[in-house]
Amino acid sequence: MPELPEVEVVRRGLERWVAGRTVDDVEVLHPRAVRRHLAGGVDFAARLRGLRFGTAMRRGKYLWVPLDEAVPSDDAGSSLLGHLGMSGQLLVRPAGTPDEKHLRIRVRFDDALGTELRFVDQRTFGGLSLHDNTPDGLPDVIAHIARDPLDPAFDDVAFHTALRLRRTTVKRALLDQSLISGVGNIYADEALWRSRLHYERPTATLTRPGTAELLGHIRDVMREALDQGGTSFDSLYVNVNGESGYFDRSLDAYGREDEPCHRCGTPMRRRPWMNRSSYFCPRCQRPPRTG
DNA sequence: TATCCGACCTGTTGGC
DNA sequence: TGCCAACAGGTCGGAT
Repeated sequence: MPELPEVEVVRRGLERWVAGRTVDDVEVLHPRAVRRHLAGGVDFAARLRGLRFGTAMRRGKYLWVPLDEAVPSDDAGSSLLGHLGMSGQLLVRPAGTPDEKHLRIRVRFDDALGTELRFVDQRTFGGLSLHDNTPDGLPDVIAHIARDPLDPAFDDVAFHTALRLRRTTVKRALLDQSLISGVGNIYADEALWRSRLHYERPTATLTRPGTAELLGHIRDVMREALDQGGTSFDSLYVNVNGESGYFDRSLDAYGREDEPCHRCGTPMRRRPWMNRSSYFCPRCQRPPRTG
């Protein structure tokens, strides 16, 4: 499941293997893969032809590649924006390699490197689209996405203040991409377990040291996953394994229902939560008092 | 305005 | 064996 560390591995792959290359041709094989490009697949392909890829950027789980126009203009330019959703992969493959079963978009380049960029996505929650940039160089449709905790400009104090003002619970807040980006269900559960916080803890009750500790654990778990995701990278494979990350072996909470807590040995529990699951230790992560 | 929650999508798994 | 329901979960937009 691509979360921030996996997306960062993909970004590094794009930076290395497609930056500076010019698009020759684009095939859109599934309309849902370009649904966020409101003008449709034909327009998407036509607009991309002839543009040169810049250096891939990332915020949270969004990736984008700034596009160099043939005729430079005064505005902030445009970008190819991508989101991997739950099962998306961006692959750099030798042209002629048999198509993947769930190949959705193919981008050919006008050089002699012999490779093409493929967007493969089983569940089609992800997609690619073209957007104008804000003056900050961000695709306009993701201007509302908060910085992620690995961004040097992430403001810990402002995050704590925002949490205190919210009338919600801590896991909901962690998954709210306008507060903090890049955290998904897996790393939220991991960071909460490390922080000994129950997922339904009201954000208004978090202390400043408590928020600092939580942020520290989020960063630790992401960096550890990034270190392991990075090891799988090779020249033609620009993604991680979407089905079972290498970080699986290191998980303390996610997916460990009925298994002993790595801290106290109490069987871990799973609770349905927001159409998904929350995993926690009933002893280390006490539910908040109600009433 | 802030918050909540269902829909979207498809392959896998488990129960009957 | 075959069928069906449940499950996985990031994001959006409608509902409250």
